[in-house]
Amino acid sequence: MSKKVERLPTAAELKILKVLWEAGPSTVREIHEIHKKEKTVRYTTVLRLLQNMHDKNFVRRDDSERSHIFSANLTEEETQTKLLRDLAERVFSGSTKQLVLRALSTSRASKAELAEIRELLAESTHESG
Amino acid sequence: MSKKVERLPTAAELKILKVLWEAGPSTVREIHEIHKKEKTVRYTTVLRLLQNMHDKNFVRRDDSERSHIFSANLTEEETQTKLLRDLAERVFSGSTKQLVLRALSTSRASKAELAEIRELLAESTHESG
DNA sequence: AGTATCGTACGATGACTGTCGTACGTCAAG
DNA sequence: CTTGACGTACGACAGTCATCGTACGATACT
Repeated sequence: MSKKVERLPTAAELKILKVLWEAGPSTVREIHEIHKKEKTVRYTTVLRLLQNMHDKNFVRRDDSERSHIFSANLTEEETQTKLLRDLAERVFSGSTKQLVLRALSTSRASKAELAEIRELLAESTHESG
Repeated sequence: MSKKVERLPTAAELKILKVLWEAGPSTVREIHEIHKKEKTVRYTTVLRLLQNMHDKNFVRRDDSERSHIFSANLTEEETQTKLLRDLAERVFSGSTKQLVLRALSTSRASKAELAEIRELLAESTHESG
């Protein structure tokens, strides 16, 4: 019973993961320094979040030195995908298509952005056979 | 200070809302009957969720009869949009475009689905000035 | 009228989140 | 060696969620 359900990072955890994705393996102090610019929390709060994420296997830790080095155990893409699937499941009856349609219909995306999306879509249409 | 933060429906609340969106205004008993097919919970749990959602203004209630009639105060589209924006904010730095690209790049959407998306995208491109 | 059924209100509980503060060990500088 | 700065562990706590059970009023059946 080590992993019952597939857990997803919480809001606060995501903010920490973001730092790790950008900065790469870091000490708690380093993470805290960067994180502080976005939101003010105590050092031990960041530490706690990292400990929790370690329990959940979201981060790895290298404790060979006194100041442990934490690194993300999930890629950003992977995490985005998981969270998208979760949302699709919960709110779009599992349909990614519906999710995309809704996102497009309400997005204030620029023409350039839409073009970019259309382009990727064209490729995707040809590739996936 | 009635509404501090914009609240979003939780997972359990969404399941109830889904029933309301499909079935329209209903009594707790009716909602419970339908909801039961998906997940087994006690009648009072459904009632509790509806009471909480009423406090949060997610549902309206007509208590003119003994059995109160609940109805959704948010449309499904509205809710989908809000949750998408929330996810975009939390995980895609606010970029709906990035969200869509990610969703497309990992979706196992069929050709027909992709075509449909592309179509809507073409319209959208022309419409939005 | 008396009782069983249906309905709502609401307290209690356990899990999880996010946040701190304190305890306590280590390491370097005086 | 002593002490102060730094590091991790961890208990505490308040808020939210999801779930029940119990209390109690209203309705309907006999």
